[in-house]
Amino acid sequence: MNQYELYELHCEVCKALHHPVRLAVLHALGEGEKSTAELLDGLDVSKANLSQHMKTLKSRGIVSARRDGQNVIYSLKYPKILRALELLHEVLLEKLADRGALYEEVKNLYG
Amino acid sequence: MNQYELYELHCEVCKALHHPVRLAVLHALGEGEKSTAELLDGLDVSKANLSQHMKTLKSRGIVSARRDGQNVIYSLKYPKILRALELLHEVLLEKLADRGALYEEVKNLYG
DNA sequence: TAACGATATAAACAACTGTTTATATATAGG
DNA sequence: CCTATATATAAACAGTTGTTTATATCGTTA
Repeated sequence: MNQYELYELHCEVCKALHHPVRLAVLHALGEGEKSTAELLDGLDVSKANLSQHMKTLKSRGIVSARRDGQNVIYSLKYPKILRALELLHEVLLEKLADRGALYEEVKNLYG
Repeated sequence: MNQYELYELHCEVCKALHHPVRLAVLHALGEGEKSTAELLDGLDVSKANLSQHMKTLKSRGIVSARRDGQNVIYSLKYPKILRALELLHEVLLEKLADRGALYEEVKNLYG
């Protein structure tokens, strides 16, 4: 396997993070395993749509699913992914702070 | 700003990670700032294509660019993003290990 | 300032991803 | 076994993203 193929695999993991609904799901699952219904509770999406996103997460091997009676219960397979999300969130906060600082600077220049 | 909008912003950061070429670029910039030519060296992409990817990274505010004579030199704006990538890479390795384990298991069952 | 080398942009097309609607499957309980 | 509820899938369409080719801009050097 060459370096680029490794990045392609790496990218497969990253693609799990590529949609706000999936980020919200991963975050929710950080609190512990949840059923579809419980996940739907905190989200403004249709069942079909959530199901598609869960399929994406399952097929990437990021979450696992088990059936409990009528319900399917999802859980994070690699909690470490949450630490990565935290770091990316910190990056976002730094970015927003920078933008804020820039905004203040511009305001002072022209205000 | 509501929770979902925050995830949308968060996702903007994640989208930077959504392509193997961009992952390779971020990794390369982890070694220090590099010119377009230096980045091209380690990659099998056209100049135009790299330029487009750099535009994506710039517009997301993940890298910064400065001109030095004829060259444009890129650097990571938030090195923390590399720590996130490392974690995601570890997740990938765990995933591959799991798959390997599963493969071994199946092989033992049927072999 | 003309010519060259480095980088960027535009436009067209292809490929991928997400959303929706409708339908299917699975389980529990009567 | 039939129905209701939970979840999943399929197919069609829309929107987004990536790649390529060709052209443009920027900065250096003669």
